[in-house]
Parts: sequence; C-alpha cells; structure tokens
Amino acid sequence: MTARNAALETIQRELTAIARRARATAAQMHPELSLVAYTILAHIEEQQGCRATDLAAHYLLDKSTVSRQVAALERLGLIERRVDPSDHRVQVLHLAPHGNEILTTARASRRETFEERLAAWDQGDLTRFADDLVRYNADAASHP
Amino acid sequence: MTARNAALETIQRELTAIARRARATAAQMHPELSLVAYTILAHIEEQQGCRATDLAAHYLLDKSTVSRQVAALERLGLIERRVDPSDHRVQVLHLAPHGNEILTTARASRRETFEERLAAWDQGDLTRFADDLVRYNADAASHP
DNA sequence: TCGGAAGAGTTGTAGAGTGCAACGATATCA
DNA sequence: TGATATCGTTGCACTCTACAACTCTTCCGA
Repeated sequence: MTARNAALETIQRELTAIARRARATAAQMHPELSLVAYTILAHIEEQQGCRATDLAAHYLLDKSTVSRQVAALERLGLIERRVDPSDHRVQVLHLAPHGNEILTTARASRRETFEERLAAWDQGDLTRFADDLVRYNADAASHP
Repeated sequence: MTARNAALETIQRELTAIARRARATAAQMHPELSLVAYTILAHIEEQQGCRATDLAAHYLLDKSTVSRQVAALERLGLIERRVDPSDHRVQVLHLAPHGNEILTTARASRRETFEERLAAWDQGDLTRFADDLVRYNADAASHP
C-alpha cells in the first residue's frame, strides 16, 4: 500500500462518513425543514429566484421530485411561484417572507453547529480546509 | 462577514454538496450494490465480522433498518450469519465468498474514480486533505 | 433457583423521497 | 400551420427509514 493509496482510501472513507452523517442529521436541522428543503430555499435565495428545472439540473434530481418538493414548500407558505411573463411555461420561484425567516433561522442554527465543531481550528486550518473542499468538489464535478 | 465566517460557510456549503453527490451517485457504484450495502460489506470486512447492532450504532440507523438490509444481503448471497455459540441472541455477520468478490470489485471501481478525480493533487495535498477530513469527522462525532 | 430486566433481532405499519412514464400546456421553428 | 421541444404535473412503484410491538435469549439480584 503506497502512501498515495492510503490517503485515497482515507479520503474515500471519510467522505462517505460525511455523507452518512448528513443523511442522519438531515431532519434535525430545523423542525420544519428537511435537508432538501433547506437546500432548495438556499439556492432560490442565492440565485434570487430560479426555475424548478434549474433545481433539478443542479441537484441531479428528477423534475418530478423537484416538482413535489416545490409544491410542499409552497403549501407551507415558504416560497411563491410567479409565472414568467415572457414564457408562460416557466414558473420562477421566489422566497416568501416566511421562507426568508425560516431560512435565516436554519442558517444561523447550522452555523452555530459548525462553529462548535470547528472551534479548535485556527484560521489557517479553516481556510485551507475550505479551499481543499472547493477544489475537491470542482474535480468531482468534472469527473463524475 | 469575517474571514472565519466565510470559511465556515464555504465548508458548510461544500460538505452539503458532497453529501448530495454521494446520494446521487450511490446507485451507480456497482450494479448490485447500493451505498448502504457497500458500506455494510466494507464494515463487516474491516471488523472481520460484526453484529447487526454494531452496524446500527455505527451508522446511526434503527436496528430494524439494519435487519432488513442484512436480510437483503443474505438473500443475495453476499453475507452469512453465524449464531454466536457463547450467546445465542447474537448473529455474527461474515462476508460470503460472493460478497468478497463484489466488495473487491466495487472497491476497485471506487478507487479508480477517486484516482481520476484527485490525479492533479500531489502527495502533500492528499495527505493534508485526508488528515483534515479525519479531524473534521472526529469533531463532528463529538459535537452532534 | 426463580422472576424480572435488559439485549438482539424480526416484523407490521406508516411516511418520506425518489425515478420513470405519460400527459397537458406553451413555445419555437421550418 | 404543423412538427418538435421544453416546462411542469400526476400516477405508479419502489426503496429506505423509524417507531412500536413482539419473541427469544441472557443476566442478575432476592
């Protein structure tokens, strides 16, 4: 076993553990918000409005899945749909006021968790780790 | 926004992306093996046999969930159950020959994917990233 | 020694999340 | 105008999951 292979195995194993933990704690993020729902809200806010098709493409989900998630979020009053005036097939999704509140609360709660977890990391460690994660995800996106 | 908060947000976002990708590509790892199934096989091999309760505790799953997963793996002929002679409540799980083959194949395929993804990383980068992931997971485990 | 408590595992039930296929509505282009 | 493509919804089936109730086995204290 070379040092390179050892590192690759470790990375593989630890990333799997991260994925597993994300699933296990998904429901606990916010009483009213699943991980997918949170992700969708965050994406809508970040993009300042987007289409269901965009969400499906970005998160590698079937459009029917996104359609149902969006419908649920609308029923909860967290998002609004606005038909695109220039293309009536398209519905542009925006955050409703309540969605904005929930997202803010959930984000703060998440940040608090991360701050506790990473309290012992100094600024250099954090920045380096963040950079590595960005680099890894970019590589993963181009080698699916 | 402080530099520390920026790094925390990035880490949070990128880890979420990793979890999302893991879910999306779980089914494509091996035609016969879901991500959970692969994880269970790998854990059994690593521990050289383990109990269903161990799996449930380690992966934060309900024992009924593990029971069904294990039953499915047994039906596929990938694992064997051996009643512990010293405690007849316990079933020790072991890899069946076919399970060993499948695991070896899946692991090789996974490693290949990671090697491609991380081809541009030099040894220092890899080791550092692996160490950071281990450290992060340890922190996450102690701050649930 | 016996009886209750605890642990391991299974099964019934219910719910969330997902993909595929078929569909209607709208838009685009030859 | 008609063929084709895009956006979104709905019916259906399947997997994964947790909770609760149950059986079987073991352990421990009176």
